[in-house]
Amino acid sequence: MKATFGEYIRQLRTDKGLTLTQLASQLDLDSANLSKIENGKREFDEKRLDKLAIAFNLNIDELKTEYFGDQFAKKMYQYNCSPETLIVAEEKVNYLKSINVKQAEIKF
Amino acid sequence: MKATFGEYIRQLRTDKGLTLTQLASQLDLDSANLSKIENGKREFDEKRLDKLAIAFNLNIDELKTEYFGDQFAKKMYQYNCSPETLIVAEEKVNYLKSINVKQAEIKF
DNA sequence: GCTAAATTTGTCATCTGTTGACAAGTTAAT
DNA sequence: ATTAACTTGTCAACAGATGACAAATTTAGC
Repeated sequence: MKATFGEYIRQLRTDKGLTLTQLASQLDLDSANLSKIENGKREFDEKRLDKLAIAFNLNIDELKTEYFGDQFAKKMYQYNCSPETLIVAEEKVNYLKSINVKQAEIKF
Repeated sequence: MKATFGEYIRQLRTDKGLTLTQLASQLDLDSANLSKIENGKREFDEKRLDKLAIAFNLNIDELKTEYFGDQFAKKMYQYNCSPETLIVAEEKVNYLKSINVKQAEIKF
């Protein structure tokens, strides 16, 4: 749980003894692009998360955690964000949820 | 510190008694688009964070915290991510920093 | 209620970054 | 040396975001 998402995919793939071409076809990708993804030169599209989960029989929620955790970390690193950012994020998720609950309640 | 970023801007703007048009011009925006931003229908471009900081004499780091915290929260809400995501993000930022330190060390 | 200012909404051409695809290059194993 | 695996470069095509402007709606003062 410390690697980047690309390194994580590579780990999964090599552990299973798959080539780039083999995994790429399961993900509807060309192997050149999968290579770039594993090396952090392209993004893994979130629309392919479910295919990845199937390919390695992973829990989709854990995979999302890994994926979005990676995304957030990259941004924070890139923009030199303070650790406080994550606390604010947590508060704001809760705020969004509370807003939504309120709206749902109003609907009836 | 619980509102969305759009609501936050609106708060700042109305507290200072500015109209959309007045603030928009300071941010190089048209007032219609600023309205959409405040109402969460468009994104605030991170390239304008410094102008926003100047307009309201805000600390840029706190503003980034607010901004990126909001971004992360939206994503998490949208994709129904577990709270664990933020813990993973924190670990991964540290990982990225440690990698970079290593690279920096190697450079000499 | 009328008017004017402020705000919101709709639309669309354009800009911008991302993606897929393929070619060409490199590396590794035998 | 040959082959398979992987990496890198390039670029047209695509998709989503943005700026701009018009039109509609809301708000506040009178």
